[in-house]
Amino acid sequence: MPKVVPDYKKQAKDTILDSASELFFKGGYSTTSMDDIARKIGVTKGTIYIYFKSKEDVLYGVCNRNMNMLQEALKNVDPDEFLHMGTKFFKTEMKMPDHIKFHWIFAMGEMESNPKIKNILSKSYREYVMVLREKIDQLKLLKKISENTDSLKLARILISFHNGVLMSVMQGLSESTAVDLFGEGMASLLQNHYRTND
Amino acid sequence: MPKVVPDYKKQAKDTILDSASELFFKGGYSTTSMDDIARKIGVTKGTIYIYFKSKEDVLYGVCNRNMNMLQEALKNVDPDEFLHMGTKFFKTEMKMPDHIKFHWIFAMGEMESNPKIKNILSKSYREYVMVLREKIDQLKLLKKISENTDSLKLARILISFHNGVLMSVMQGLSESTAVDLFGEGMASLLQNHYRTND
Amino acid sequence: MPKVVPDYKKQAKDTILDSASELFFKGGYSTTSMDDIARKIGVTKGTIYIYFKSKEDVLYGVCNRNMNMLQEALKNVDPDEFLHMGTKFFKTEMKMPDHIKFHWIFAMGEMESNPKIKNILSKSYREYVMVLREKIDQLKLLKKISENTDSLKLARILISFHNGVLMSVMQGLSESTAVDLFGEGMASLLQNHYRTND
Amino acid sequence: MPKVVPDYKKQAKDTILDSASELFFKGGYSTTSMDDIARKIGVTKGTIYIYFKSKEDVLYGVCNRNMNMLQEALKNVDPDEFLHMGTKFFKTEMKMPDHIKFHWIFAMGEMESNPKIKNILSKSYREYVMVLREKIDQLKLLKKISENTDSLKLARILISFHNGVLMSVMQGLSESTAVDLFGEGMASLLQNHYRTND
DNA sequence: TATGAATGAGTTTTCATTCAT
DNA sequence: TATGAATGAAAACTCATTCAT
Repeated sequence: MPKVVPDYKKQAKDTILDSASELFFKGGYSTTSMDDIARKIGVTKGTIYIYFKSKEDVLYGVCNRNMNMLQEALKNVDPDEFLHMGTKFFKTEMKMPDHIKFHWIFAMGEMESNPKIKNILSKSYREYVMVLREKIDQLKLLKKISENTDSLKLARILISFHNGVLMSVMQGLSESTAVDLFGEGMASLLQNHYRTND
Repeated sequence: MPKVVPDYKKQAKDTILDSASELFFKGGYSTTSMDDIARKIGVTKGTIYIYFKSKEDVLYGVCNRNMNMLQEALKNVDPDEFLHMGTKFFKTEMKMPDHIKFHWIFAMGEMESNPKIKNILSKSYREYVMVLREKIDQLKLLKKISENTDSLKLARILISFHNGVLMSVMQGLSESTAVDLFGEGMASLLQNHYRTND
Repeated sequence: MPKVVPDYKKQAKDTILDSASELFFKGGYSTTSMDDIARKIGVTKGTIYIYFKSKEDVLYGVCNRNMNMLQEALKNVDPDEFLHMGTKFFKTEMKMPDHIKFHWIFAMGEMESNPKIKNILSKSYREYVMVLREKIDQLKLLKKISENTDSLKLARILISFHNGVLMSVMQGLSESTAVDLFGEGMASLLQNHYRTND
Repeated sequence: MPKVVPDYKKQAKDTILDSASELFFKGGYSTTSMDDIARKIGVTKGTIYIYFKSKEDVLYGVCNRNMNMLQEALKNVDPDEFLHMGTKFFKTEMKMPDHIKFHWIFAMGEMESNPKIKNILSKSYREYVMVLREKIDQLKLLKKISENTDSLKLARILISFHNGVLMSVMQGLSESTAVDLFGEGMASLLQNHYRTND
């Protein structure tokens, strides 16, 4: 790691989080040691303690960052193309590295034992719902979704389905089958909400 | 633990699995110690090693047993009432103890690092899909579901949605909202498959 | 183990010592568990405690018995044939099971840490020397060994050489080479003590 | 342990091996705990695991090092003085600390249960024989030992006797008696091989 | 006499964390 | 800023021993 980079500290932190994120996902939080995280990026344990005050702190960093990444990805979906989310968004998502794509699910294993993680996940879930809800509201304005639609409820339903399909993939469902499944499910869940152009 | 019980060994194992299941869920697998599991049922560590040859062995036992319990619960749903699953089955499920109800989700945290767990979960997932598919096929015979329905695909979609809603609950969604959500989602997902009695 | 045998107790003890002797030699004293010893003879741990009050007690039993067996074997050597011991006695000894033949050497590993074992071995060594010394004295009377021979010293020398060859076998020397070696060494060590028939 | 020593790591390892060597000899391998080894040199258990990856690894280190020390000692004997080895070499050897001098014998207790140890000892034995054989061959060239002597066989015989005497010492023979014994035995074993200067 | 369930003390091993350099 | 030696607390696992049956 070069030492004279502006924002060096932030970059260093990110390098560590990258390493940790991947290892936490592959090996689990408890099973991954500080040594592992350090070795993967060619530094020693001690170095990590310069940037994070504990292993748990690294975990929080990883969760927060990954949750934000997923949220950003959702935010960037063109609202106009939203109804085709089934084919496009999900496909793109499936290309992300496992440790980002499935991070959500993985982190749940730590939730019950760690209230702070529970908070991060809950907060993130609520935000995620809100982002999607806004998309739906935009579509209402664009007259593509019926005005009667309860956008909060629909957002929650879609997210549940989305996450459920991801779980199925983790449990062995092939990615192509998942894409197919997702498309059909989304269509069903949305059909009553499309606005018939009259 | 009384010693003059027929099938004593089986009962002892079950007692241990009960303890472990709850603790694994609450504290995570790695964080839970054999000491914890033992203390909870008033024995010492050594005793557990009489019935299980390692901590991992306990984990496999827990996973297998809980997966089977969930499967049995699904099998026992009256196919005739299946279409109301939304209201009935899910409500009942929500009454189960968290460490059974959410076990599925919890265990995923161990999946990536433990191939044996991955196998248990994958196998269990496939079986679960099959059980649901058979229910759907029965409904076809009863002329309640259209003959054109792809029962395998539908089973997968429903299970994904179901698990996704459970995830949302874990992430802080209230149980009552979840029940509401689940009902509406199921209705949408099934609506194209109902057979119109003509 | 049948229960109505006269001298049952002694036989039971012997069965246990047989098992222990073999396992101690093969796996070492510490590494062998009471369970191992019991399982080998088809009983359970608890049973051994009826006949021996501790694991150490079993060890003492094993050492004493094996030392006596070796001593008896030496006693039974025909003094007249003693000078050919090289060819006959050693060959016979090589046919004994390893855990008897090498017991002497094995037990040394426990000596330094266990004074009682040290006593057993030291006592046994002294007795062994005495048995051999008597043989030599008999040969003196038979005029086959010179009167000037220091029988105690010669006994010690011969035993040292004998044990040293056994060690070499343990260290990988083939048994046939060992027999050859032993024959030649004995001849050299005895040559000055033969009485020239004049 | 000062930290600014060149070759610090090697020295640290050696310190640990010293401690372990002595304790393994005195208390046996299995009975000696990592705690014991660490406490003796004023560090904690964990430290040892920085330098050795397991307890067995420490054992291999101890065996290898001690075997080499004994071999070096033999190598350094002046071949010209070899015939007086009885008085000189053995006396010097007797001054070495027990855990070096008797290491050979002690390690045999672990041999049967640990193939790696068996390899170390067997290899070491063969090398030891070779070192001695070369000494004998040198003496042949110096015309001090007869050309007819089978140097390999003689080497094996001498080593057997030597080790046997050490065993006797372990079994309680006094060191002075042992020195006397050794001298006389060596003389007998060598007498037919001296070259009469004619 | 024999069993086998239970214990608890002890052992190896791992690792987050600290700190002097 | 980075290192790596050292720690100490905790964890998995083993086993001699006891004891009720």
